[in-house]
Amino acid sequence: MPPFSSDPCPFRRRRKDARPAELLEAALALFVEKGFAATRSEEVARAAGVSKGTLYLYFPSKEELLKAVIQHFMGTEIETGIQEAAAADGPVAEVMETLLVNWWTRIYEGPASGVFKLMITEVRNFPDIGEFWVERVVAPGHAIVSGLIRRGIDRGEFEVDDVDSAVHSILMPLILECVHKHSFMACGIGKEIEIDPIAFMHAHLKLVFRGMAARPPAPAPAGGRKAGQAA
Amino acid sequence: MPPFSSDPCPFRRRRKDARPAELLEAALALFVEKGFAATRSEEVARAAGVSKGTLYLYFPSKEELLKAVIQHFMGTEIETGIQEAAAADGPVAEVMETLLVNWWTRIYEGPASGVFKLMITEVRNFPDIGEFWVERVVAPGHAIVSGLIRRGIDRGEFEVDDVDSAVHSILMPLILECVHKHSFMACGIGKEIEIDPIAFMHAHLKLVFRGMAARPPAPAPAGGRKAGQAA
Amino acid sequence: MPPFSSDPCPFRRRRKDARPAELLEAALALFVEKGFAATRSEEVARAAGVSKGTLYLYFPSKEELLKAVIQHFMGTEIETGIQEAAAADGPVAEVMETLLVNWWTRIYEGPASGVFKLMITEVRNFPDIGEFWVERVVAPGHAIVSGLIRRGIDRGEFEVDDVDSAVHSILMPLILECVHKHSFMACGIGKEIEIDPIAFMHAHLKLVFRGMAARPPAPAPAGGRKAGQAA
Amino acid sequence: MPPFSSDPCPFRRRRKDARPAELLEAALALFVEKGFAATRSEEVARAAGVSKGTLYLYFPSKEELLKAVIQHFMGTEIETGIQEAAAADGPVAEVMETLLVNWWTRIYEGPASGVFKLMITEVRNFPDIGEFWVERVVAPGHAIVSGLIRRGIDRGEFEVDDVDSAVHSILMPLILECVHKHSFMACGIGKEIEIDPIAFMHAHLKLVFRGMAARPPAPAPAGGRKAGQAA
DNA sequence: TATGAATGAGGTTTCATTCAT
DNA sequence: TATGAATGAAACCTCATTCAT
Repeated sequence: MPPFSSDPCPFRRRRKDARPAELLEAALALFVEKGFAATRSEEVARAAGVSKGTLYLYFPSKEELLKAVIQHFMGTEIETGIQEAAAADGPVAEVMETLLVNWWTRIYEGPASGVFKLMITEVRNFPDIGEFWVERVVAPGHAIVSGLIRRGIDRGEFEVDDVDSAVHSILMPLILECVHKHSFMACGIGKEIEIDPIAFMHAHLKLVFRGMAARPPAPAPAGGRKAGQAA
Repeated sequence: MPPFSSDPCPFRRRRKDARPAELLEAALALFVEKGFAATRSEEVARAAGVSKGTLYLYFPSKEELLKAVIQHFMGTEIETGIQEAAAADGPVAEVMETLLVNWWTRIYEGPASGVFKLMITEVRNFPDIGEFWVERVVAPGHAIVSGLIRRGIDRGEFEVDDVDSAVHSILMPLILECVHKHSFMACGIGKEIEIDPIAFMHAHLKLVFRGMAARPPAPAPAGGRKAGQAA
Repeated sequence: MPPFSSDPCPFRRRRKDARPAELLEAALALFVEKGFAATRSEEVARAAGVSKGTLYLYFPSKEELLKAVIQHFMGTEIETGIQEAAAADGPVAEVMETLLVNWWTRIYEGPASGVFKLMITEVRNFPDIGEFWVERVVAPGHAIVSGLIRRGIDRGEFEVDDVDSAVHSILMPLILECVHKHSFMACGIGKEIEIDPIAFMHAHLKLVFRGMAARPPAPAPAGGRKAGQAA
Repeated sequence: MPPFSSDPCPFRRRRKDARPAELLEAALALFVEKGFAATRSEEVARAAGVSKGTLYLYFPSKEELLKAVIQHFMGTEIETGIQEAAAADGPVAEVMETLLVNWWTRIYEGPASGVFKLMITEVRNFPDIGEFWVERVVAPGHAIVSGLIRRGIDRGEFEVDDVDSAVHSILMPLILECVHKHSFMACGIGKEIEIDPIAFMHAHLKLVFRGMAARPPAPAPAGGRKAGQAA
């Protein structure tokens, strides 16, 4: 019992506290890069600057590490999205544009983008992490966007046949951009047809909003049928 | 060399000829389901109804099997798409609608849909198969659609700011549907927000074509309503 | 029962009769080159111009093939040596020189040289083939040479302390030359210190015979001690 | 990196340091006994008292283990021979006798004797280890002996037609004795004609030295007896 | 008699996990 | 708390042998 041993080694203490997060980051990066099965647990440990054994002090198995990774990097961005969506006001298309651009730029640039790929590659091997993901990320995200679309319809700004389909039309390219970032783009393949993800996001939203936009009330062309769109 | 036997064993010969395709099908299914690294080569063999050793009579290693799978299931659907696109005539939106619905339904329902997932999960481990994929599938597919869009612009049917972005807006949801089929949908997760892929395809194309449709020449800006939407 | 079917196919019949010998030759060459364990039975078959299955029509297993190889290539040269040794007459050193040069040249150049290496590499894995070898090759060979040395001693031509050691001094370099031919020399290693095997055989025998030669009866140099050699 | 532990685990450290040598010894014994291809890597591990996996902590593959074995057990005895040869003085036959007996007894009794057999059995499969062996063992050994013979010639003690051949006559039986120790002798075959290796070494050297010894200047060709032997 | 497709035991190698220090 | 040597189950792959043709 030495008098000053209440915090025997502040340096190591700080390391210790940071360890789980460091390991989770390293694990995310490697699982996204190589896939869960092809990543050796020692690689994760080394990437986090610790030894094999230390990993097992924090996570009881490689599979539990995967689940911890998913949970750790999952919900954060979605929640901020929900709050922003609720807080915003004004013309819905503008609100959505602002919201989606901010929100998705953060997602695309942060670790969450990797989780999209990880979920796709690993759900069938670990279905329970999928349940969690849908409940905590996919469903809320879908709800935010469909809520906004419905608000636009109510306000007469949008004309949309099938709101759920429209949500998919809006979000799926954004999701696939995230996946793309961690697959083809990460190994420099397909540069010929690659486009800047942020520029694409703007162009995509513009196109989709134009597709959802309410038409002017058909100024007066005799027969009352609206001019509609082609297909 | 027995002197008089041009076809020494027709039965075995027929099995031998069929084996590679059987193995490739089994391999595709398992690689898509579990990922390359998590699939044991004996599983592939058993799924094809042969023993471990037989697999190695036809493919020198598990990695070569993967490459053969990609090559085998890759380009076929794209080529039919190209021909149909060239042959079709009429209003571009209708042509595209017909083409994409037929083409993508075949892709979605056939083995090619799995290859999309497989490519995403494995490119970073086997970059050379990615090169091939982009060159033989992604680039031609992109070219078909951008060609049609440009034809629509030339004919005055479409107004599109950025053709390449529009191609992505059109195709990415279709691709992600394929991936989805083999990830979440395959393990019955996320049913709440799942939508019928064919119905979605129609709704998606309708929305996007509406977003690309040329506007009537603005009959006369009488009333102060703003015609378009913000972004 | 067609009238002329007693020998239905003279060509194949001839092939069939030659098969075992062809297989044994191919097997010897490969076993000597790579060792028994490292030689695949299909390699033997292919080298003999037949298929894997055919090998098993003539030899029930790879191990039996090895035993057959030993037996086939073993004793022949020894027997001719014995006959020549018995038939020869004249000064023993001359007889031995002639005998050994002829005999060993045939052995060195023929397949028997390989069997020396094969025995060395495989006895410990297949001791029973060793018994056979010693009884049929080593012991008779030793007996021929020791018989000749003893004849030389009896005739006053040789002075030899230990006949068995002298046999080893004579034969071991010849044996090792055979082994060398199939190890280092076969892969072109050690050319710097390599010597022509036939030239070496002559030089070696000359040196050894000089070492065994009877000394003249010490002409008369006062004190009866003979000048002798050092060691 | 724990801050204050320069030698974190002395016990394990000591085992780790000893492991490679233990594994190399076990590997040499087994490779010499059964041949490289017929030895299972697990056998090597078990013989060294560790598990299969541990072997691969120290050597990346079975083939690398073989190379390490060769390098580890190769050159040591040769170097002591060189030094002793340089240091010795006196009548060359005596010097050589002493040197060769001491030197070769150590070689015969030590692990180097096994390496002779190993080289013979494996050069053709791994030619690069042969280069090393010739350069580091065969050539220096040859040089020691030929140097001594030349010294004997210079001093008028020896008369030798072909020095290189004489080196072979001297060394080849010694080498073959080493090989013999690990082939026939090790499985108790051929006892009838087996001789004590040390006794043989003495007898062999005596015979060869007698064959190389300078003749007295032919005191006076008085009596008609012919002095030498034919060949 | 000859073939070569097929098998599966067995070999080499990897890697998640444990545990003594 | 941290290490890394050690383990052994399990993966990939080979090859002796069989057998339908």
